[in-house]
Amino acid sequence: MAQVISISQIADYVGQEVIVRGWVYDRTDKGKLQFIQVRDGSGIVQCVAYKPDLDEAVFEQASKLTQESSLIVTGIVKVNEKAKKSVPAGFEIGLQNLEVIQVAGEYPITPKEHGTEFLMDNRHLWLRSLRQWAILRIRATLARALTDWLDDRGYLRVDTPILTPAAGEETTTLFEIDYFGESAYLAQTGQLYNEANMMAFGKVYTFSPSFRAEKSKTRRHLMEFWHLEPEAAFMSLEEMMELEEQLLAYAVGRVLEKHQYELAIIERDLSKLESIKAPFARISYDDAVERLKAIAAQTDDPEQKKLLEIEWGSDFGSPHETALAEQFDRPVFVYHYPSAIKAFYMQPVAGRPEVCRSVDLLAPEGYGEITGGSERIHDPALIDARIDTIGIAREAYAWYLDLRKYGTVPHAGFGLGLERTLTWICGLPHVREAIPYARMLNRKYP
RNA sequence: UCCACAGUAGCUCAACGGCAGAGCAACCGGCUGUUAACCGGUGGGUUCCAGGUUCGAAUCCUGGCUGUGGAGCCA
Repeated sequence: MAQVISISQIADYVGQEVIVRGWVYDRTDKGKLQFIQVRDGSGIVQCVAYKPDLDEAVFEQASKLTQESSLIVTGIVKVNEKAKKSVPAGFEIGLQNLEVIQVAGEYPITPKEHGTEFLMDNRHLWLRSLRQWAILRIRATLARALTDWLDDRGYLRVDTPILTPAAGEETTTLFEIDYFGESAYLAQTGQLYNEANMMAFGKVYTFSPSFRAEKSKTRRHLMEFWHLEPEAAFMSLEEMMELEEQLLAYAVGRVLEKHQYELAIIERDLSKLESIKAPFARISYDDAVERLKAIAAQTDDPEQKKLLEIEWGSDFGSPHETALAEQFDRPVFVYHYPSAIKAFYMQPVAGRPEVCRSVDLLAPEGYGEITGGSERIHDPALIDARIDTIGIAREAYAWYLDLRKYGTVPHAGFGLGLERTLTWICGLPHVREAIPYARMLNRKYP
């Protein structure tokens, strides 16, 4: 009796009769000869139906198959270098029998080109396409690699709430919802809760969606994104940078190791990933501003010159991030940003309170900021004063202030945007392809 | 929120003041090695919406809607 197999394992079954259950990815009809590409989620295999070798009814059924029809095929696995569309390539199945579950109706996503809006409207179907399949498989490995690395180093995953009573950072970017007649907000970060958890468990992280109601319409923004946020007691900014570079180098290495096939499907330049090794460069904000001024001075294009204008004290825009990152072949840390442009809980630099112990990591190739973090203020009086300065509702932060009353310690943490990191690793043109169902300014369907 | 561009067949686009078209998809037929197969045939339109200019508007004008790219802001 033939065995049901996963296409990904097909190499183990050459010469054997097997059963594959899945969907028609593509089909070519040559008259007495048909090529049917069948995918099962793990891969794609070309099934060959030759009329004289088959029961007439089976051949007839095969000739009526449409794109995405569901079916169960039985046949003999063969090696054939002409099976270029198979994933893994080079294997095909000589069709013997066929059970059609459904002949699918006219499928919207044809093998021809489509526009972004159309594909996003059909995202629930687009996921079946080879390129999207490859990207989301890499996403799963990336997420797994990041959490594995932290787990292996004693970081405890402690989940933080998504429904929260107050802002994590600033009030302007919150999704407000009705909570039995009171206001609640979707979490924009798990960070404040991480600080409480860190005091209980030492080294913690949270990995969950974060929500930003920002009216941003760029290739790097999502309203809902997956946020990995480690936080550790007694960790310094310098130790955190080492952690980040090792974490990312490991994750990129895992992707390279497991996904040669997928990276080839998305045509990623592997040399760009192979160079991602610790250590990454570290430059101060002061240095970064000087570098940007120098880059701007050397630029002939007046438009670019204007975009690159910068004064000490301003935050970087994406043209700045891109220009800085272009100077390096791997991500680059920028540390000690002005306190005024960073969150209220960031620790001032000793003797230089106008800058803080913060660090952002900028990805190469113009992919921008993929992590942001800092040492947190641990002095009770200072954090108290900061909460007053920014004028947020003090009662909502009573529990947070408690953390500084009962055994406060120096600590640090950062947040990593999974989709931005994946967009960079995969070399994608837009973050919307890095998440199964992107939530964007103009899109919440499907 | 600002700037730029776009919206025509299921999809990708052409026609740019004078009969609304092509390729793909669908359907019918042909073909034994296809790789976005190929060849022949058939069907398919509220030209985003509302107003205006004109003998005549997909085309020009005004307003709106939707989307795309970029900026700001951020991971």
